[in-house]
Amino acid sequence: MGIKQVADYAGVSIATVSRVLNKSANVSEVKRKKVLDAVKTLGYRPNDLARGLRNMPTSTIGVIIPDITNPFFPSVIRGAGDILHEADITPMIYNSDGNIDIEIEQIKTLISKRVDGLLFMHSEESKRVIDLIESANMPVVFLDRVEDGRFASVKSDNYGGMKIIMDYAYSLGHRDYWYIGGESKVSSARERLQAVFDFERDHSDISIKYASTTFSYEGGLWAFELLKKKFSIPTIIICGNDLIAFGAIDACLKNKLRVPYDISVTGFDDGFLAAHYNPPLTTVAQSPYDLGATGAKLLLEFISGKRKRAVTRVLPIRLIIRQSTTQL
Amino acid sequence: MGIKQVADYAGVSIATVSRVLNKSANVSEVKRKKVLDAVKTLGYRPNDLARGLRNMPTSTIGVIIPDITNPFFPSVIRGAGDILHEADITPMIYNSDGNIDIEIEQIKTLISKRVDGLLFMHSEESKRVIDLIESANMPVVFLDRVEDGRFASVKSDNYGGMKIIMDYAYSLGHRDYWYIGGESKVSSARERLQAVFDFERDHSDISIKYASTTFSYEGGLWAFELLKKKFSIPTIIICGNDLIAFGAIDACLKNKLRVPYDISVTGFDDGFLAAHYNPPLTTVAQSPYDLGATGAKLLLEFISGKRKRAVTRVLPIRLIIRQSTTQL
DNA sequence: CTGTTAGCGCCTTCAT
DNA sequence: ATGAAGGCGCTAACAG
Repeated sequence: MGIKQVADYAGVSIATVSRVLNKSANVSEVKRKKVLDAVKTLGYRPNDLARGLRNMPTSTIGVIIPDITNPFFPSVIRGAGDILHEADITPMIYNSDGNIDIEIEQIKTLISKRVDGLLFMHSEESKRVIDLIESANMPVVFLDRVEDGRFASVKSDNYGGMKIIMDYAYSLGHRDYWYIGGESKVSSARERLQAVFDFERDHSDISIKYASTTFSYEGGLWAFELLKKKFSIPTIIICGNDLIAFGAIDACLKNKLRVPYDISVTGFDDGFLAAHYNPPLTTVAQSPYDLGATGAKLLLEFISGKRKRAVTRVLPIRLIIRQSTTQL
Repeated sequence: MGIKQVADYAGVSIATVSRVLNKSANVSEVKRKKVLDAVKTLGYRPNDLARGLRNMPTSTIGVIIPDITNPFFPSVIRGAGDILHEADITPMIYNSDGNIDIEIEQIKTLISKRVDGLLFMHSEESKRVIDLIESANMPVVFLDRVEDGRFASVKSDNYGGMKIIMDYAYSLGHRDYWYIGGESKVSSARERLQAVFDFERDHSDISIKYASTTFSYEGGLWAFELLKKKFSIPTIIICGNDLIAFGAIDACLKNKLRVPYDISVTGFDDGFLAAHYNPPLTTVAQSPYDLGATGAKLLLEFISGKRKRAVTRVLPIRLIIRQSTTQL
């Protein structure tokens, strides 16, 4: 059931139907009405696939994230989704689990579906994915994890955020730190880590022990036990994100360490849970919603051709002081 | 750049290319190799849109949920996504915000995109959406909110879950209840409410005051204040889901009521937060992941034609006792 | 085993 | 203002 049937029913040519549907040219009011009537009574819906065939935009974009189940991402998706919705564009969301082979499969699928663009929270730098994207000539904006200057990207001020946390911890009197970061193949993890390194370099009176893990609750649990085997318990644990911090907090509890009386813990993200965890988490707030929305806006500019050159947008963050940290 | 170029480059006909790509017929090993080579060096990707044009499956389905930002849904999406991924099907996810007009818009879009099916967590019963779905002849399975016997659906045992909670509260000695439920246009909310009604009917020694709100943190906050204005504080607040319970707990705190010493609170869902809230929440565990996965499997059966008749699957739940409730 | 050909539904010149 | 016709990339039916 297509434009042909509508044309027959309305007693006009398919070209006329197309014209009224797309308002692409003037059509006499009489025929316009007939067509609209036919559309309604026949319950006709245009076939986007046929449109897309003619090298038109498909009004779809791909979104690749590690895992929708991680509470950081739904807000990113929502932020992007709200902007895309206004532009009548449908996102296709893929979970890569941070696996680059899966990402590549997904990008190939996306190319086959001829999406108009890609919002990409990628797992690691890789020439393979870059080549793939470039060969498909597909507009991309990287989210949260910056690839390099050649591509557009949006990220939070990871470096600045971690610096603020470290300064705050120092001001509380802490000198003995553990740092549990995310996997260093992720650029946001690297930036946060760099801030800690720089802080260590600039302060001769402190000690920091490092561990890196996945950005997950289990990661926090695991890293705590790892560090405990090798080092003495610090006065504060700085974590690469909230999830790790939750894991660290629970690991502390299991080890009979009360947070914050015996030990302080900090996070990074300020998701919904942070304010309600036990204890409420001192952390740094970034806005995943804005991350997604800003990324989507940028992508739309590329798709429409309004923008050609790559840019990097850095979103501000702010310190949120709660009860998981205390003065020493 | 399409199958034609590949054919030219490989020195064969387009039909041969199609055949090797789809393994739809035997092709001599020599030509097969040539084609595969051409595909690789040209970086060719098949155009799914052209495939879909020929009334083939598009390998996409629609998923409509209220709001990805609500922590219950990401797991549903993930469960469905994992199953769909195995079948090489891409979900297109839409947030309806529980607004039926938006849902209808989204279904229309989905029809235009010729998706193979729909996973639908709808906001309310409506003839308009039913007609739309039937006119498009699109396989649907309803998630969590059951439409009626004509359609396939998957849901948790809402009635049984709420009954278990009520029984437990009663066994703790509670006789004075508030019930804060979700909006009754949602069938899962109605089922839970019905369990409470039946419980009230079967116990002459109890008192229950009712309020209904959205399934949200703010809803819990708001409903508490509403009930407080009209009734005295109960010994326990039964909530329609975890989010409402969190709101209720925080409302209690604002009113200088300590949970569970002064008042008990229960939830429904057992999301990640439930175990870590302050205090940890007594609730009923359902598995959103299984909900999504079961729904996706069912939908796949309909799409493949293996199943024709509608079914309703009810997923088991279980009581999780934590520290937000106490013996009276 | 392989090539040719007819559409799938739509938009877009090109005539009229 | 309108209609006829070509072609987007692909699959399947038909012919060899």
